[in-house]
Amino acid sequence: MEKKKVTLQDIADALNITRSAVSKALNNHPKMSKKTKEMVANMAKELNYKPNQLAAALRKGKSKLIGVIVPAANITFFSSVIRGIEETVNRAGYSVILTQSNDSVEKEKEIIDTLIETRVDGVVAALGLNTKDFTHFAKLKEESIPLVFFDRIIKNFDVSTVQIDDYQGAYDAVSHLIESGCKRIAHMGGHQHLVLYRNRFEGYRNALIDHGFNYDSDLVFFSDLHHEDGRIEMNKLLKMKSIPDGIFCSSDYVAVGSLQIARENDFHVPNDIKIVGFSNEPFTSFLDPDISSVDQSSIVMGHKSGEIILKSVSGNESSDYVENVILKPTLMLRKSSKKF
Amino acid sequence: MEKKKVTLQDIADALNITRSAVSKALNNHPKMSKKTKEMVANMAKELNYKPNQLAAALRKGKSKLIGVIVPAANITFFSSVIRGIEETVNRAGYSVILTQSNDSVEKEKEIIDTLIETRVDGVVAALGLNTKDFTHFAKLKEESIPLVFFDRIIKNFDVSTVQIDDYQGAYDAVSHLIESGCKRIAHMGGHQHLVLYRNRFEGYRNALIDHGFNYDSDLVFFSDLHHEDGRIEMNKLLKMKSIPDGIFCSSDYVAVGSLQIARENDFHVPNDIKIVGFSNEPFTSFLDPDISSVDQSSIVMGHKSGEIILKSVSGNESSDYVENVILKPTLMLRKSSKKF
DNA sequence: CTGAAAGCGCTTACAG
DNA sequence: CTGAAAGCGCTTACAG
Repeated sequence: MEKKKVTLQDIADALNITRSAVSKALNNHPKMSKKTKEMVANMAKELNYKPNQLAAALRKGKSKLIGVIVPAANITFFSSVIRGIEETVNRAGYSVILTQSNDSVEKEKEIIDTLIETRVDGVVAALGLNTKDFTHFAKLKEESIPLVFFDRIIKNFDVSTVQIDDYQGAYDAVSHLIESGCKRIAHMGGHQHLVLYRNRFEGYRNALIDHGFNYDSDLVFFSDLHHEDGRIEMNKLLKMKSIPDGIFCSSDYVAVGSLQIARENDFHVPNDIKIVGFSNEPFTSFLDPDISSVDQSSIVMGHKSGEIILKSVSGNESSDYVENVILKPTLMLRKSSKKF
Repeated sequence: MEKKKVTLQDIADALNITRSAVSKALNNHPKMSKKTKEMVANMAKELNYKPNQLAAALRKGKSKLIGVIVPAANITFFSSVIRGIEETVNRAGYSVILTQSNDSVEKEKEIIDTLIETRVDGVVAALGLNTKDFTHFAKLKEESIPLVFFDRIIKNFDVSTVQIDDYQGAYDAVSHLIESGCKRIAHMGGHQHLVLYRNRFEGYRNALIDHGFNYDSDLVFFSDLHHEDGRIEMNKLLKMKSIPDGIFCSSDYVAVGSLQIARENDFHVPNDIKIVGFSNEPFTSFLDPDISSVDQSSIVMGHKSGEIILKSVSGNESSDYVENVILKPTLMLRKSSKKF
């Protein structure tokens, strides 16, 4: 059962040539004759040869491995980006090593050490919620390992990034609420040290101001953006003297939380209160009313991140190649924000 | 910028000992003095040494890599299992290589070749929808690479498996519908060559029979279980002379599809028709009415799969260690199946 | 308790 | 067009 692994040497022996010749033939080296290449290819097949990529990686200094770091693999947005990254780099012969930080800075540090030790050729990462500095990411730079950040990005760090235009997405969402007749629009936002949430907040505020409304900080909440946060914040809004007639949420989870509380208190969505979420999670279209949401084309974000990391590791570009991509968001209109 | 990588030799040189001594010290070899170990550890830290796992893997014949194969990483169920697997194997010092088959047998074959070439120590896989034979998985056996199947399982293949008791989950769900007053219960099931869907179907049928109902094949549909399939099948059900008053769905996606069509045709759920889904996707609790569903504890499934693959690769167990785990499903009761 | 030597399976200048 | 030789960075019997 436990067979000896077939190596280059075995093919060489069977063909009475050297293993360097076999290696070159298999790698389609230009200076090898067609005949030898065919001969070698056939014998490799016959012996069921599987090249040991570990050995090749060690020798070449290229592992064909891309490390991916996300806070949690089972959040729809991240799993979609992961899907996109894997699809793209796989097509170029790279494999993905998937890791999860659980939003812990400590875990992020450990992961980065492990990825360095595994000698990944590049890293694609979304920062954890609590990651406020990035000295641990600087290690990758020291080791000349290219890095791409997506979604959660910190400013002033010279690195490739892929994000959507959060400001524009928020601005469009709030403008839409205003056009649908809302006069008093609340915002359920995320923590402001993360650029994307700050941008969404600013899109919200500037849309209000540009349309002649006052910005009222009493209508603004910042949280972890969990489903439960939406319920808590909506309860606060419904207790106000002057209840808002529109809510722009930086997450679909708080959007559904606020929808539920509205319903439980006999407020009609969209007639009494209109709601727009962010991320266009699949479930937003399953709800009744279905929830308008800003699509952030997560799979495209994965593809783009994959493309950039491939460029960075390919050697065609210099090792400190940097590209910053901002994708356009799309507002998906559904019943929850319908004008009556 | 592009610094030379620090190797064992560099530490050895700095300390005037051999690199074998350094290797042993770092690996906590019993026959090394404490003093040397400390000395080496300090110097390793000082020089910022990162062991090259590729080299160690090549030498030891163990890569500390686990391959994971899923049809798509961005399906909630799979991403949760992935999360569980990664958590478990990571704790034991293993990394996960994530791959996606897109339900294509061809792609599965390619992936298996790649995983073998990357010399993963073990593989955890969910079969693609169209995978009806497993000769390509037999390759792993030939290479003595342990394998664990989860969720989608084919019978009569001597391999470790982790699944939930689909029969029981379906039986419980249908019994509950009967107890809630349903007299005519339909089934939206999955393709029957996959054991899990056959088991759910049989749980459905036997629950009917055990409660004194007739099994009526007109009320049973098999499909890919997409959201759209639920809509299509519900439309058929609503056109019947005698419309069912209960539906047991083998997926939450078809459950939500049927809920929507019911609503669009002014049928009340649960008063006119009761619905139970399968998988307990998070969105089932967001809907109105929220949908009862059979929870298949996907993260636990990931943990269990991770534990088994760890046992199989650890060397404590023989390389053909096989364990078959069946997890208990839990019926989550919500409004969609409430007795009035 | 420590060192010298061989080798894991590849690739790649270099020489012919 | 092909071969001989060295080396990627580790670990591990073996010897002392």
